[in-house]
Formats: sequence, structure tokens, C-alpha cells
Amino acid sequence: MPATLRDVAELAQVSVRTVSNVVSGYAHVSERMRQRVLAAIEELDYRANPVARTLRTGRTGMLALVVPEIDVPYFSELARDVIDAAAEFGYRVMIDQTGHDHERERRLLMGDDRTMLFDGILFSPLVTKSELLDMHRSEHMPLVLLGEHEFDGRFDHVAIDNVQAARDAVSHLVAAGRTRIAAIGAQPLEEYSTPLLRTAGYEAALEEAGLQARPGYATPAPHYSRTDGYEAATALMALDPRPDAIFCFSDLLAVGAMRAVFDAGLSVPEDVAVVGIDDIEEGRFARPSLSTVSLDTPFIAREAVRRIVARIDDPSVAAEEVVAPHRLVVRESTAS
Amino acid sequence: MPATLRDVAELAQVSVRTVSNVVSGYAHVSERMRQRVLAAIEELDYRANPVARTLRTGRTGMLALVVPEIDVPYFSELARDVIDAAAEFGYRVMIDQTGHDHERERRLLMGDDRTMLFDGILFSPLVTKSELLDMHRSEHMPLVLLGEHEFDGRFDHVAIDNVQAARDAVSHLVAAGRTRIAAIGAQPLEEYSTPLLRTAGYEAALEEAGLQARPGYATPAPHYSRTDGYEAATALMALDPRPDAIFCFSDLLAVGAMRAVFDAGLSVPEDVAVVGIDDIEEGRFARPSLSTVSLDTPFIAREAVRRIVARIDDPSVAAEEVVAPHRLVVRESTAS
DNA sequence: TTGTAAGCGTTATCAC
DNA sequence: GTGATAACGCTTACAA
Repeated sequence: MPATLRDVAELAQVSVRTVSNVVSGYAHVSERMRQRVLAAIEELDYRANPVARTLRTGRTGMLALVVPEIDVPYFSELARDVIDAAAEFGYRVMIDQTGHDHERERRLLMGDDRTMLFDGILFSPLVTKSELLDMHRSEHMPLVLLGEHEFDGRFDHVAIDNVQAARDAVSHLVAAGRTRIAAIGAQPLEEYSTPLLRTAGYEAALEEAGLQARPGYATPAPHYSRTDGYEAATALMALDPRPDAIFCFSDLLAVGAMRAVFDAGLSVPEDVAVVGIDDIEEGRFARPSLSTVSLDTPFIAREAVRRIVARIDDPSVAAEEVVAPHRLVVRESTAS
Repeated sequence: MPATLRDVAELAQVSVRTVSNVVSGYAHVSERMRQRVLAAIEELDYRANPVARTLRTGRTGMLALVVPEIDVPYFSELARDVIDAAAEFGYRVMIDQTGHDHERERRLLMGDDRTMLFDGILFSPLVTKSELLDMHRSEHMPLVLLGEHEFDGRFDHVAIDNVQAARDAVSHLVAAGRTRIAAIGAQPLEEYSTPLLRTAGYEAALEEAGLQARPGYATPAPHYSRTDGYEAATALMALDPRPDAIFCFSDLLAVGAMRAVFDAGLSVPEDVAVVGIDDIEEGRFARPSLSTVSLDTPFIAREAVRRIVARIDDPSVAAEEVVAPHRLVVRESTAS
């Protein structure tokens, strides 16, 4: 049975109030008292019960990080940075994965029975903007969106400029002399979401270069997985004319795509150049190493935590739209 | 302000006791009452406050998963399975990373001020056995060890047979005709830990094949990262005689090692065969695809959660030692 | 500066 | 079967 505040007070011959003051670092407590209390705490090996504290204060000191899949490298690398950033602000992180399940996302936003266990949600969503707006009850739970573009300023969010990032990647392929540039990751069904923005950037870059968007060149990829990339690229390799470059909406797709190109008896970058987005470590060690658009994940994580903490402290602060920097990283997979 | 049990009781004209009974699905509630309460809950959009419930029951419904680094693929794939398995048992998972910091591990096991936020710990440790034994106060917090061998039965743990797994990997290299077999991942400083067991398996397999353990062939790798693998393999490639095979203690090391072999102007598997342990998805898409010892992560996750839940329900249950199955998966990186 | 006591929202122990 | 009521361990007015 762990010791309670009361036990400490009894042993130290002081009131619980004084013990509480000492524990929470309250200023006005005499040195004599403080020492006596500290000694009692030490002797009883007392630790404050965070649950009781939470019930009283309404703060749990926990953030929820909600991602589609934690084992997708981009998300696990993001999670790592979020956990570190949260620690700096005195928060811990609970991770939930929605598994590409819109219903699970919905329940989380509506506030299921355990929502109150954390002070705020960092949410990397699948759902479209309009759905989000309708679903979330911002009154009840601070929310920061990750990697999602939002226009009406109702939510905090931190994301890269997805249109520009896609544009940079495709323009790089153009500059490398590629003319038949395909894309993997376009999601025709979603609105206002990352895939749509990246598709827009892809098309804008093509147009800018005076290249046509050929039929069948923009392919979908439901889960942004290696397997999705593999299958999409396999289909692309069978096209006539065959693409001489593939822009993948994520590095994971690109890893799968590269493997598909090899299995089709072709080579990267000679026959087909490949570029991704995310800059996961896997791409740096791949063969050939993967050109990509690097996102500043530590920055994204830090900003997201900073925003959520600000909103927890004052729910009425205006929503902020943080644009994280990105930059093109050229490696072997797009060498001319 | 969210509605409370009291609000519901007032609106439904019943006692809080009755409302609580309805909410927690208590049997003896008349249908009339139940309907009235349900209507009031619906109207007020009531959700039970999990913190208050926790204070009363002592259960938070949360498990902590502690790993060195969440963005190491093996751990993120494990985390995914743990989260899923925990959900089946009605638990959620908080993830903490120790960042290879023994001090952070120690604090966690000693029970820092927020330990009471979860009902049990699933711990994938760095520290040695003896340290663990001294540090953890099992009376206070149910604990299940992952991936660590333990002999004295004081802790639940689930792990593969590390000696045998390493033996299988090395024997496979021997069967493929390799005679100069190096290893990456040996950690001379740790006792009773995974690296030591895998080193033992490596040496046993060599001896069995009548091969000598050459000086400099067993190299350390502090973090089991791609970079560690790269550096170790680079050093190995400069050795005379040069190894014709490398057994890596993790797939991530193997990925780095393969890249180092290429950068040394050699090829896998022709000049150097490479085999890892873990069977992360990255290895299946690598070029060449990586031979490995596949661990049944869903099994490990499920067993670990099953054990921790059993221990939460009854702290006095005897510790169990679960051995998870493993199997050799031969791919391109060790083709003869 | 320190003590007393009233909650925070549940669950559980009593009675009825 | 249902209603009061006392905890759970803490923070914080309010007193002293």
C-alpha cells in the first residue's frame, strides 16, 4: 500500500496542507517545516498519486497522439519527436492508431469514454476537413492537427506546404530531364486532404513544364504502404508509354515502387527516376538511396506540442496555422 | 462543463447509485429505471469520467510500453501489435522511450511520480538482469519483460530462444557454404542480455561447423541502428581475410551492413551474404531482400498483454516464461 | 505561515 | 431493487 499525503502529514506532525505545499513547491513554507516534511516523504517513500491530483485539478499531464499506423516510419519518427518534445513541456504521450478506420477517428473526436484521460489531442487525420469541423467539439478537448491543411482557421494545425512540396519534387524530375512523370498516392475520394494538395502540386509542376498529364499516370494508393507502392509501380511499368519517373506521395510508397521497378527488370534511376516525400531514414540506406522532400519532423513535433500546451493553458487562444519548412534532398534515385 | 453522474441522477429522478449501476451494466436494475436513466444520459450527453473512476477503483485501464526507441522498426511494429492486443483486453497503451538511457529506465522501474497512471508496464529493457532484479518493486507495479531472457523466474517475460535463433541464422550461412562468418551486434559489456545470448548462439554454430571464431569478426554495435551496421560492416570489409558472410543481430543492422558492402564495391550475396533477425518489413523490400529470423510479433504482443492483464487481476500469480516461436526466412541476401 | 475542511466524480457499503 | 453516504488522495478556499 503506497503512502498517502495523510501518512506523511502524520509522521511529520504537520497538516496535509503543509505537506501538499512542500510537494508542489509552494513558496511560503518555513525551512524547518520543509525539512521535516521532506524527511517524512523520504522515509515513507511517498509519491503523489497523479490520479487524485488530476481529479482535483482537471489536468492529466498526458497528450494523445493519434496516427493511422504507428509502424509507418514517418509516424514512428514523428512519434519519437513528439514524445521528446512533450517531455520538455512536462507531458507524456499516449499513442493511438486508427488503422485507417474512419469510424475510430470519429469516436476519438466525438470523445469516447476515455477521452478525458488526456489534456489534448495531436491528431494526424485521414478524414476530410468538413467532417472534422462537424465532429470535433473543441470546447471539450484541445486539438492540434498534424499534416493536414485547413483553411478556415478553426483549428490549430502544423503542416508543410503540401502543394509546394509536391511541386518541388516534380520540378526536380523535370530538371533531371524526365518527361513522362507518373504519380503514386493520389486519393480521388478524399477532399481537402494531403493527397489532394500533393496532386495539385504535381499537376501544377507538370503544367509549368509544359508537360501533359497522361491518362493512368496518377495512381491511387489506399494506405501509403510499401505494398501499395509496389503494386502501383508494377501497373505503371506496364503502361505504354512507360513513365520515366515516378513521384511518390510518401517515401514508403517510393521504397515499394523502386522494388517494383527492379522486379520489372528495369533500373532506378536509369530507366525510371523515383522521388518521395518524408525523408525517412530507410530511404537514406536504400539502394539506390532515395531522393525526397525532407520534412522537419522535430520542428513539426515541437510546434504541435507548443500549440497544444498553449491551448490547454488557455482554451480561448486564437488558432494558429504553422507552416513547417521542407527542402528537396537529391540522392541516387534521381541522378541524371 | 461535462455532465456528471449527479446531473443524470437529478434529471432522471433517481439516485446516483442507480445511474452508476446502469452505466456499469449492473444486473439488478429494473427496466423502467434503466430506460429513464438511459434517456437522461442521452439528453445530457453524459460520459463517465475515467479519472474519478480510476481514483475509486485503482485501475486506469492503461498500460505503459517502454522501449529504447519507438522509431526503430522492430519496436514500432511491436508497438502496433501491442496496441491492438491491449485494445482487445480493454486497455490503452502509453508509449515511453528510454533513448538508450539507463538512468531513465531506472527511474521508470523505481516508479517515478507518474507511474501510478498505468496498471502495468511492458518493458523492453536495456539493462542487465541483476540491475533489474534490484530495481523493480514488483509489489507496486505489474511488469512483463519483452525480449529479455531471465532465468530465476521472478518476472514474467516473453522472448524468443535467442541462442537458438542466432544458431539457426549462422547455421544457414554455413549451409550456404560460407566459412568466414562475422557478426555485428555483440555487446561485451552487458550480462545476461539479448546480445550475449545471440553471441553464444553464433559461437555455438561456428563450433558445430568446425569453424574458427576469427579475431575482429565479432563486432559491437551500441544502438542496433542502420548507422551502427554500416560502420561495423565497413570495418569488417577492410579485414584480412575478408568475411564472406555477416550475421547481424537485428535487421536494421543488416540494412546498414548491406549498404556498407555495396559502398565498398562488393555485392550481396555474391561476395558477402547477410542475414538479420526480426523480419521487419523493410527487409522484405530491400535490395537484395534480406534473409532473416522471423519473430512472431503478434504472438509476442498478445502473450505479453495476456500476462500483464493476468497479473493486474491477480498480482500473486506465478511468473511465466513464454518462449515465442521463430523461424528462418531465406531471401536474396543469402542466396547461394 | 499553517490547519481545517470542502469538494473533484466515481464506486461500494450499508440500510431499507 | 434502490437510496443515502462514505471513501479514493489530492488541492485549495477559508480560517486561525
